[in-house]
Amino acid sequence: MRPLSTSASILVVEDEPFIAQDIADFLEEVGYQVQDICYDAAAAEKSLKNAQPDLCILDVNLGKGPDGIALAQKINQNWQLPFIFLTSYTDDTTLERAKATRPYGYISKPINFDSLKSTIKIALHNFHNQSEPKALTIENINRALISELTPREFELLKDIYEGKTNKQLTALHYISLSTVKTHVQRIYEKFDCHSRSELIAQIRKLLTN
Amino acid sequence: MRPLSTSASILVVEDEPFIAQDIADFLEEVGYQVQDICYDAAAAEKSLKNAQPDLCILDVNLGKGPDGIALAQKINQNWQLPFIFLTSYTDDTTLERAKATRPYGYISKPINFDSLKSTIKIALHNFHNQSEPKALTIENINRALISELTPREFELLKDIYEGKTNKQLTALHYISLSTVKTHVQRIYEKFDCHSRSELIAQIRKLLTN
DNA sequence: CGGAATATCATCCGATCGGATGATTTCCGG
DNA sequence: CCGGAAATCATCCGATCGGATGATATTCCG
Repeated sequence: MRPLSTSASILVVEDEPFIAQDIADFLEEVGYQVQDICYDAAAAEKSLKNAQPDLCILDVNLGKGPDGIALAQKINQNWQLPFIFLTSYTDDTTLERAKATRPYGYISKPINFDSLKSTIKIALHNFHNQSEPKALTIENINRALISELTPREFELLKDIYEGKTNKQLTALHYISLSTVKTHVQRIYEKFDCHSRSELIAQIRKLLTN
Repeated sequence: MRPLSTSASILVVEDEPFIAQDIADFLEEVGYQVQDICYDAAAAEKSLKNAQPDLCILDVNLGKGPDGIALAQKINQNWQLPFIFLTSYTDDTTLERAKATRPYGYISKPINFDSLKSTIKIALHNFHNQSEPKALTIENINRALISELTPREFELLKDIYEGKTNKQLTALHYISLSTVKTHVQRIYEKFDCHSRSELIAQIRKLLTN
């Protein structure tokens, strides 16, 4: 995890050197680090294998070789990075291909640098705040607890999270109501909570934040 | 090719009538339906209450009254619609406020209509393919219920989902325990469930699947 | 071996919840 | 003006939960 104090690093992929330099200059001017400038997809892939930026700016048309959309597909396959497309012409078939890669933005030339700046900022924000819920695993839970759950307690926890009552837990786990209650109490202690619904809300927060 | 009858409908919120008409004309030219044109946030909210478009284009600066970002916050609270910001000036504090609303795009004036078209297309696509959990809105809940929740019931539901007890609800909503229990029972009936945790699990499933 | 951790079961009690029933007030639309 | 929907409050009861305390069995590690 990159420290927050450092500015985001950006990879620029643009086959026209003058435009690439323009973009790079602008990015540094507004406080971003230009990780690398690449003039074709192959070079970009090599650069990405070496080090991953926080965001990529991809020209759709890259002269010979794979285009920016093909590169975007590779990015989605191999890394999880937000990217923004740049393009000079906007035909519908290209756009169809582009949107399948779920880009964070699409800017048509001539470049409006204000739009570019805003789009980058929003892309980085939305990317970092995308809250794909974590899976309910004992690791993900215990990471957040001072006193960790035992495996058995976690088994019960999963069903509690699904809304099961104590009585249902006895049937699902072939144990007596007393045992269920003892486990549930231990769980409450470890979560520092006092009701099922509070527990469930806490778990949800652990998994979604 | 998608028939015109099912093309996406778009709400345009822009205080400058000439620009608003320009945008609307362009949208219709490229095959979108313009649901409505509003010149201020209040009118937009009224229009949204009446019918929800598939996407909103919001000018950030809307003259007097709430600005486009405030309107976006309302949209996030009450509906789940993708929106794109338009703006003439791009200062950092505005951008900070804007990005907190998680917009699907941000376009600076002068408007590059190619960028606008692409951004709309990608926004609609990313929105429909989002696997992210839906927001807990009364619309998202009632869509799944045979007998719909009343506004008041939904208010209580939100807190129940956060793990609150009946007693806590009395304090949070300034009503007696009896009233809380009556509402809660109605909610249980409508969800066809019999405990808080079951209710919470059901809500979660509604929002995440 | 022996202790620590874990899992199991039991009893007791007060708090809270779930459910049924009934009542009043307010507000809105036909 | 009237009827229905919504919101409010009340009482009663059994079921379940939350919590405390204590006990036994098993397993695993030092």
